[in-house]
Amino acid sequence: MTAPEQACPIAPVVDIVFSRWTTPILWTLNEYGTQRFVELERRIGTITAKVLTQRLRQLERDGLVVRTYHPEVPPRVEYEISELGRSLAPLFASLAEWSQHNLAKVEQARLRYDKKD
Amino acid sequence: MTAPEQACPIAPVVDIVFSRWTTPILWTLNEYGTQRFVELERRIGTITAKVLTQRLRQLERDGLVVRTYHPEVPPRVEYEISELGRSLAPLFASLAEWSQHNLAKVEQARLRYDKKD
DNA sequence: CGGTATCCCCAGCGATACTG
DNA sequence: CAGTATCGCTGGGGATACCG
Repeated sequence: MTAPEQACPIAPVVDIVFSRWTTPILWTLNEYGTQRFVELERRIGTITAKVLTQRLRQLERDGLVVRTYHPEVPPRVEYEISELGRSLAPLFASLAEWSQHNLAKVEQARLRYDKKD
Repeated sequence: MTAPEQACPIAPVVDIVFSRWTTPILWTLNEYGTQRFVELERRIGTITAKVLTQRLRQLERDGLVVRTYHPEVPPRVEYEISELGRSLAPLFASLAEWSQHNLAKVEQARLRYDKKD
């Protein structure tokens, strides 16, 4: 990372919360509750096991996700969103709302931009 | 892009608003108002001209930034945040607030995670 | 099941040089 | 000033195979 952290107070949090795949993971955990590895894998759909593992580890390290290992046979691992992770929910809701109101405008802007020139 | 758009309603907006360098650019334009290319370049600090151009074009296309070309000698180009771009301000403010309250917790979680094991 | 290990590939960025 | 053009590289992600 070459750090866009220069003139932007929210750069660190963007790195933590909005890096690749983290939003789908957090959203899914927040929406459907505690889930096993394969459930997450299936719900998110296009993610590979390797990358899902990497992102889950990162989220666990950052305290946004709690991983619980049950030493059974076969082994069972459960992931749930933490209190800290849940504190992002209103923010995600705001984003969803902005999306609902303004995504069409972005689409229109793109059409306008692509038409001319 | 392989699209994390599967199970996450906010994935599209994340792509538009939180892709690399877009937050520093939008933040700077929102904070310091209309600026020329070099001003942005200097304020953001570590970004290269090529990448700054790419991101500005993208933001212009998405309707978040307005580019005005003044055909003078030497040429003058001014960038300002659009109405649509400005509508993100409260969201950015919420992020800044979350940051202020919880970034330390993330840091602590990391220390805990790195200590054990 | 819930991963890790390995190889490979290419989009994206940096560096440099050039232009209207 | 405000870019574009070209080159070179690197690291993050995909595919595949394997393991406790």
